[in-house]
Amino acid sequence: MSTSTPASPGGKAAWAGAREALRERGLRWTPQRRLILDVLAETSGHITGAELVERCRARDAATIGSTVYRTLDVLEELGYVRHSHGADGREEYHVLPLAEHAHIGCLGCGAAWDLTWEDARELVERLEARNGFRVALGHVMIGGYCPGCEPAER
Amino acid sequence: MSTSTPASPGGKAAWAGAREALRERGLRWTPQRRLILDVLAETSGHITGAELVERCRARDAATIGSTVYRTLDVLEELGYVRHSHGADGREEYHVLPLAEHAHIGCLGCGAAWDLTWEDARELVERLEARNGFRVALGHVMIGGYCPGCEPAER
DNA sequence: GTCGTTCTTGCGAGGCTATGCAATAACAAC
DNA sequence: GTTGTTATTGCATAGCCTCGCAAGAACGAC
Repeated sequence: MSTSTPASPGGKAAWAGAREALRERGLRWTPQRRLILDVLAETSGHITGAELVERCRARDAATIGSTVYRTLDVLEELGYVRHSHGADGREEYHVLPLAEHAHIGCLGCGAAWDLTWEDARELVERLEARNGFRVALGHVMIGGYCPGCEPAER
Repeated sequence: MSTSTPASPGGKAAWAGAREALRERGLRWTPQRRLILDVLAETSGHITGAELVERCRARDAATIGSTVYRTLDVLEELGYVRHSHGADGREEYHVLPLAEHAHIGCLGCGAAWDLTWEDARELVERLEARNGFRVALGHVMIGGYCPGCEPAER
């Protein structure tokens, strides 16, 4: 069933410990959570809450939206996903967050990519020094226009 | 770090031309738009869509939400407001945008303040130089924690 | 003032996300 | 296997925002 796509060093294996991670915290392993984890294990990069709900429903039509969102909250606490908001304000979850990063999104075409701590360092340090504000890079969103896109006429 | 922007030098006068601005574009001056403009004229800094709806309803209980949101879209096209998304993903409108600025929001207490072009210059220039990406400062959101707040336990 | 054009509104419906609550299922202990 | 505890689920509901559509209002022309 699994294709030969080792991709990240973690891969599906990284999810194997999820059940234990839940147990250790006195949380439970349920069929619903299993399904959600399965779907996430096959996802790399970003996924919105709505997308996840949809994919889960494709496998089990009885999937309940609120359960998915609540599970996502739990997984975030366990560090399996991290959420932020896209340029359109929608929830966006990062699967297997290897390195926390900010998001850059084109307001024209919707293209998105990442920004690392290194890229943002000057600004992050400035805010920390000036205001004592600790930036959470995963919650940084930078909107703008990529080379091919023009700002909307005004 | 103030939570809102002080009253602008423009004040109500800046809104006086709104009716003409609409006319010039073949758009119409309606009682609903007048109400919304009135409320906005008394607002400085930020306001969320929901807040605006609420304030309009306080003056005219018959206010319809979708009308407010649509008017906001029109006003944005005319340059009277500018929208972005708060740390929680909610819509947020900037009234009388004098200087475009980015938003910094505390994920703990919700406090928010502004970041100017000057503050972000290094990063903006880097993105422009490296990727040809033109940052829209009004669509930049920086989440993190202010001195009094701690990241959620994990 | 009347008329016609077309922009707006009101309204209903729907999508995404969050939350409260009672019923249920997981798990540990026996 | 049974039981008790309590985390979870399912469901209903609600809030915010968007969209389609038909009825209505604003504006310009006469």
